Amino acid sequence: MQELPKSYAPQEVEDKWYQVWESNGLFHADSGSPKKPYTVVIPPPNITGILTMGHVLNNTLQDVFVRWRRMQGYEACWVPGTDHAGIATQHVVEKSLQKEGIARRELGREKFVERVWQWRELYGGTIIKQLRKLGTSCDWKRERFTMDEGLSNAVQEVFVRLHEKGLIYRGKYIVNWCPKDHTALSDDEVNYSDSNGHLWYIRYPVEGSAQELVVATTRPETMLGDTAVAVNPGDERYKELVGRRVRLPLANRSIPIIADDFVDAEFGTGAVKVTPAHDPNDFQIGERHKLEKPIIMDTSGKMNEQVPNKYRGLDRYECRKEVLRDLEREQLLVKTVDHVHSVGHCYRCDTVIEPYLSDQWFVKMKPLSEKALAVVQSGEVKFYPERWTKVYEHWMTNIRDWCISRQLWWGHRVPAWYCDSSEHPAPPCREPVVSRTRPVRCAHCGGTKFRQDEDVLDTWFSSWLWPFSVFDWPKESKDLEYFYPTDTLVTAPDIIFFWVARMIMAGLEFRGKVPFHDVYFTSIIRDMQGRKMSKSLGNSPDPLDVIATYGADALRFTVLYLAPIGQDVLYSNEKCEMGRNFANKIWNAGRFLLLNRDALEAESPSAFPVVGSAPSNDLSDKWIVSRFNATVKATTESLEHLQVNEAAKLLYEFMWHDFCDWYVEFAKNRIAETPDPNMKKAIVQRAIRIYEETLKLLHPFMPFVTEEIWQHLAERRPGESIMKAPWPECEAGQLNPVAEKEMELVQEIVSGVRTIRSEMNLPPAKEVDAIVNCHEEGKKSILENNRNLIVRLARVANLTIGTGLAKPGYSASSVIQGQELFVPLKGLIDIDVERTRLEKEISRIEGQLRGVEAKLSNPSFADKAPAEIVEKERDKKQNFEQTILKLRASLSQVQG
RNA sequence: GGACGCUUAGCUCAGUUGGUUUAGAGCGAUGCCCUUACAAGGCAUAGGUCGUAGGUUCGAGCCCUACAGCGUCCACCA
Repeated sequence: MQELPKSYAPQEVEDKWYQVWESNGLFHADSGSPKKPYTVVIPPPNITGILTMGHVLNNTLQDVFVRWRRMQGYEACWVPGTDHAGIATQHVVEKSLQKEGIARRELGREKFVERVWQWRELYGGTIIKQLRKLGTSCDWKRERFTMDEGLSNAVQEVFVRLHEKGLIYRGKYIVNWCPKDHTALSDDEVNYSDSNGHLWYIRYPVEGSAQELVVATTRPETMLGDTAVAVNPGDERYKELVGRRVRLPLANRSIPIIADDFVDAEFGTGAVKVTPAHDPNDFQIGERHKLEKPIIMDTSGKMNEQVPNKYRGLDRYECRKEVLRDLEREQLLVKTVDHVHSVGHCYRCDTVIEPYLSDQWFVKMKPLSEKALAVVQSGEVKFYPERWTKVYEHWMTNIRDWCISRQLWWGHRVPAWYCDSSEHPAPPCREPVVSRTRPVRCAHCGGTKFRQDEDVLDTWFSSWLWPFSVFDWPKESKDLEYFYPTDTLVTAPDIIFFWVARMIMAGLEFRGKVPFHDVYFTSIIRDMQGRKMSKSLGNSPDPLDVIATYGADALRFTVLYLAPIGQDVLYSNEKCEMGRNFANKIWNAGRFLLLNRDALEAESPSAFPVVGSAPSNDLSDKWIVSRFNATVKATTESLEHLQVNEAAKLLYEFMWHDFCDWYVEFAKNRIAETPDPNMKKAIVQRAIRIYEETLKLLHPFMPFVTEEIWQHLAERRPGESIMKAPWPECEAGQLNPVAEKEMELVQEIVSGVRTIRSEMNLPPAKEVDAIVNCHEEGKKSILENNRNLIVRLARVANLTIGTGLAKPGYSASSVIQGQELFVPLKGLIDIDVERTRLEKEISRIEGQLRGVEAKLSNPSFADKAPAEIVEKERDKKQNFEQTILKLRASLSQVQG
């Protein structure tokens, strides 16, 4: 066998294995399988997206779950795909067209949408390609896109069904309007931020008197759309004005003074101008008081024909200036004060949103939300971490109707048609006809000309169907039956309302079953200063660079190790050194074992023995088998509780510190000590067995390096992969607390000698003698049985183990588990150093002794604490006392 | 204004239902080693009154209360 390189080179193996996996169909799941399914649907990334650290964490977690379950024997299916991302994509394509000097509106709808599809062909798969670099084991044959024919059918079907049930309606509502993107935004798509504005106090003269009413506003231009002034009904100042009218300045209209509870008498002047078409609260007031709702701006935020001539065509901010100038001229502006208030911005383009009255499509949410709330409260759908359930509950109980129409061109077009027969402009024909297909004949007028609704649907209106639409719903397919409901959803907590809640509602409404059982909310990855990663800050590392530098496994392992459920993670590329070093450690352990096996193979012709899962009689074997089984148990349990970082830590600890630091070192010694080549082979073979099993445990975390070495460990059939190796199971019978305890003593003695050597400044190569004076027969025989291990690992020339042994002169000493360790160092010992060392040790243990004594002398401790605990404390006390005695004795005869 | 979270070693963080003597890890620091798997490594050492103040308990990093600092989400802002 050819020798492995000295260090692991991920670049040379990653692409190779990914291709093998994919071309052998190892990612593919089949609904005809007799196995139990395990299903995950990817949160579909936007086609405009590129891979970020957030995706890395999210998708690596999914891959861990999927690879683990696959190894456990499930028919594991991970459905990948992308989201058409309405506004985001339209923006990107619009921008690229701008570079060619083409405007979207000039191009026209049909041509533009064509161009978007072309763009998607070229660039829409970027993030999918990048995901492969990470090693994700997605079932690529099932890749879906939210605008695929099948998924579009699902969207249309859902729209029609909800409309038939009366859950979709068309209404005039105040929506968040982006004057730049020309679209309505859902409440969640608006970002509010504080901004420094002003509060302007404006005089409104009361009709038929010299009185005036002063109102305060942050948006004076909207006064042109005022249809009332409102005061609090309990406000004494204005009591007799209610019911009278004011003259609206500039517009020169007469509007009423009304009383409404919404008004806060404390704020401003206690009198509010009411602009029902341009403020959500004013809209509510307008509804209550049956006010006119004149719209005074066009869709670009420019003043329209509803305002006096001189303002028409002005942008809302230019108009504000004009209005203020005019008010000032007419001496109607009382004062201007600075005022900080929060202003909504478009989440795409950051333009200040305009509350705008318009015709939109809505989904009634209340009927859908009740069941969806119940399944989370009952635990049928579990959130990790659990605290998000509260956030969910709050939102679901205060849910508002969902505005689903968007004034875009890229997306699923609303399946509603309007009769467009010009000869029959009768009112009933204005009502939209919602239908799966274009209507043929108008039921009212018999006309045959129809015009489809111009709007498209919110992107989330396709995403909320994702867990079943990817399995061809509304067709009742075998796949749908087998793979739905899915099992684990891994997503970010900031889309809990956008997506998670709505998927639960859709799953229950259209499938009668929850869409998934566990929801894992990922951490947010931040930079080392705790800032969110963003393009504008330039603090988001490119995962592909990281993979090129450190390797995909290193990146995966590091991110998993750093991210407990639901905590933010401060990340920098350098942290990947940890993962890289670990991959290299795994690599080199394998390299060592293979070098030894090859050497033994060359040395003697006999075959290697077959070893089972049981250990030999050797303590180190019993110990590592016990530790291995404990690790299998703990790792599996951690994964079952979705504690991936805990699992990663357990494996890191076992592989590095138990297996490499101790077991391999023991094995070296045992190989050297054993003359019989067959025994040597058995030792190596046992080590390889444990190593191979550990590789399986590591595979979901670090798929590439584990596959590469696994392939070297034995002759594999073509297409055979560690991916399909069975997940190790804990053999409870191999857990061996006695062996672990015994090994602990051996390890502590070895460390004891090393500590003395180090503190006495002796180079590791310098051999020393050691004497262990035992006070317990059991411990003596353990040490006797393992003297070779101690001799080798502690680099001891002559090891004496016995009872009643005297401390030689000029020796360093320590007490380990009640046994005395002496290291004679005549001519090498620094008496002062040794004395200080012992004194320090004594005072440390004296401190502990005092703690235990304080506990025991407390009468209520003995009374109330369980007997078992009290007994433990007594033992501790005794051990401390004896250790101190022994150390004192050593101290008094440092020089002999 | 409402809800939730965080505060543990120089840095980044574990610590899963309160009870092993000494509160752990990684990075960093210090000392000795290129000991034929790995210097991306080995061995050892130093470093913490667990945010502050109370309380519950025989016993608190963990439970309760208040406070401080940081952060997230929601609502409102004429």
